[in-house]
Amino acid sequence: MREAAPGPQRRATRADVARRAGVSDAVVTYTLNGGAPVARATAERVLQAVADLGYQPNQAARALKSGSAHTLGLILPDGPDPVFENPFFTEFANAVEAAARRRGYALYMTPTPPDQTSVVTRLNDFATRQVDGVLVVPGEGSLDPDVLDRIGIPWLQLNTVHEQVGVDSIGADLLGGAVLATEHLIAHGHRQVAFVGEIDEREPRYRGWLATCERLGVERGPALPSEYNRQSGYAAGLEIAAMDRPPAAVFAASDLIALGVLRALHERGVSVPDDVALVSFDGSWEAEYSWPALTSVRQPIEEMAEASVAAILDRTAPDERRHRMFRGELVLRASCGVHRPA
Amino acid sequence: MREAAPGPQRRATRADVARRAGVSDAVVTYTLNGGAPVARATAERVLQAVADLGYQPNQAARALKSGSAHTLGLILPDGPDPVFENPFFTEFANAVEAAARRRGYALYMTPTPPDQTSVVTRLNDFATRQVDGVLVVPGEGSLDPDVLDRIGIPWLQLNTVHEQVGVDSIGADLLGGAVLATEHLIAHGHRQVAFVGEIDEREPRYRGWLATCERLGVERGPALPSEYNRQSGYAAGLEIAAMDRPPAAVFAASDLIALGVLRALHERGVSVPDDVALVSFDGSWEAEYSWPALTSVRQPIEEMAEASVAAILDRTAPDERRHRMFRGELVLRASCGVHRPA
DNA sequence: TTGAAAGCGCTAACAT
DNA sequence: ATGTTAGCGCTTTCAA
Repeated sequence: MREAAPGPQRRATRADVARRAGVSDAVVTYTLNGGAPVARATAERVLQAVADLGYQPNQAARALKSGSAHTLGLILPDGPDPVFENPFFTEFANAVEAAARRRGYALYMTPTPPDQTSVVTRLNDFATRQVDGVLVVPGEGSLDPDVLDRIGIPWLQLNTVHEQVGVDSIGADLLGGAVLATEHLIAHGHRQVAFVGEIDEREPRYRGWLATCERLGVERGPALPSEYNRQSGYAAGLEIAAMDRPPAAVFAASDLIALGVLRALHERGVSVPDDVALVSFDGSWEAEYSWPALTSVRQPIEEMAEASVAAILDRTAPDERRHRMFRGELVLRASCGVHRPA
Repeated sequence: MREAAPGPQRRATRADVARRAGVSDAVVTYTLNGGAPVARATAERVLQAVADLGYQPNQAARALKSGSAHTLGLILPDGPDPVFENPFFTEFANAVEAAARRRGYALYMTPTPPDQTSVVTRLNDFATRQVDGVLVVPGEGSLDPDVLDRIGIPWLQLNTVHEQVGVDSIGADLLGGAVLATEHLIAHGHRQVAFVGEIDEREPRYRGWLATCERLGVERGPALPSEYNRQSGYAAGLEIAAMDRPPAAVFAASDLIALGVLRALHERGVSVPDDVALVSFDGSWEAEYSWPALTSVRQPIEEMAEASVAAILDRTAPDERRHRMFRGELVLRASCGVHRPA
């Protein structure tokens, strides 16, 4: 319990402002939110009263009445690996928060087990709080769009690998990025490029690597399976180091994987980029201060975050929902080897 | 549960539940929130109705009425360096969110310029949203507790370096940690230990290093100034590498600084730990996958996060406000050199 | 251009 | 043990 003793406890309400300005509360709303014309002189009195009282609208009341809390939700996959351990997600979350705030929206950011039930539960909780829209970063499992739609709260999928019809989603051009990375390695003169990541015909980064090797007539190095984390990349790196004839070039499907690979190679005395040239994907902060710094396909995070917020706030009709794809760019650093101009 | 209701547009309200259970809304509140005894049979009918309707209380209404949104706020310093670039903050934020959720609270997490005005503005915004309490991670500037108190929303300071009377705060035992780190370096046999970090008589990490060198009669190596980021640590590392007689042991005041130092030493061909042994502070995720992995004083992040949430939720009287200090532990990895038993 | 008034969904004091 | 009711602070018809 807090006593009203010390500071100016009770916050001014609309009624206080109205009284001080000598108008009704409706007029206060009109001058503050628009919705009806207000005489210039009246508006000035109201604004003055607002300033005098330091009035700030109670958002809870506003949310109750209008159904909007001026808040967005961000659901991140809470798996065995803490999401925030991944600098890519961290950076993305940060950018989303900034984009939301720029538009006057607050953000609930919460790691959630990525299974359908948990996501539905969280979405319902958000609905209960009058959250205006939710950005969902999917984890392993797949979500049934119809079930999520039925909750009645606008949502949009981030970090999308496989687009689906009828689903609003945002994602980087994974395939294009993989092509960029692989081509770059080949431009360095390597005649063989290996891959570390998810090995699946449907995975765009895998496909991009595969297609590029074939297209440019380069030997496809071994494809080593890895989850998107450091530990798994480390294991793959150990395998590479143990090979009789390690591949001279490696494309890793994420920065985290590359960091793990790097660690393993260091431990085994394999030099990057001299023995093995490495290019990764994401272009997150951590990639810049690794040793050597990683050449990586940078996802346009700010741009995607901005687009996410924009898309969720002016949600279109169901039949206009679509996937929005963003092209990444190759950031040249040291891990791919000294860059020699073509 | 593929066959749920065909498009539950309107969410069920308390009135709907009451009607279905054949009671008044008050009884629904009583059985859900307690506050009055309810006959067993009645309660069961209510619960059944709740289940049937999939009723979930509207949190906005609840917030308006009760003044509590069941939400906490977390203010992180938004400086020239993005906060989330610092894995320590990232990890802390993550732990706080988890701790809050465990108690049924949601979290607003928002980077804010750390000056007084910006923080006050943000605190006011939180107040209008009926946020129950705010955790503030201070940046460079100092905040006037009285001004913040006057806003009327409970707050608590995290990541505290200098405790203040009358302020609820949480922080690691920085001095103790520095002692641990320095002692460890000395135990490795080094007769000189350098410091990289904030050079200020009031900074506990600096003081801990200083005091330990003196106490153990070891030569105090050069103290190099650095802000808490990678770039600044990198600059310091370059200086170290350029010295005629580089110090054989270095204590870096944060992981980020150490990562920068590491990068610079790598570039200059100075080996860690062979030429320079390095111990840092924080023990964040990134420190584990650097090369070499960093020996670091790990802050008990989960414990501190848990304590923060607990402290803010059962806020005590002003005269009981206090600082809560948490002891870190030294995590041995590779950067300090091969560990040889005493 | 402005005001009166009816709620939004929930809580809790008071009455029964 | 249960019901009635008066708001919380705001938005929004509908009237004036």
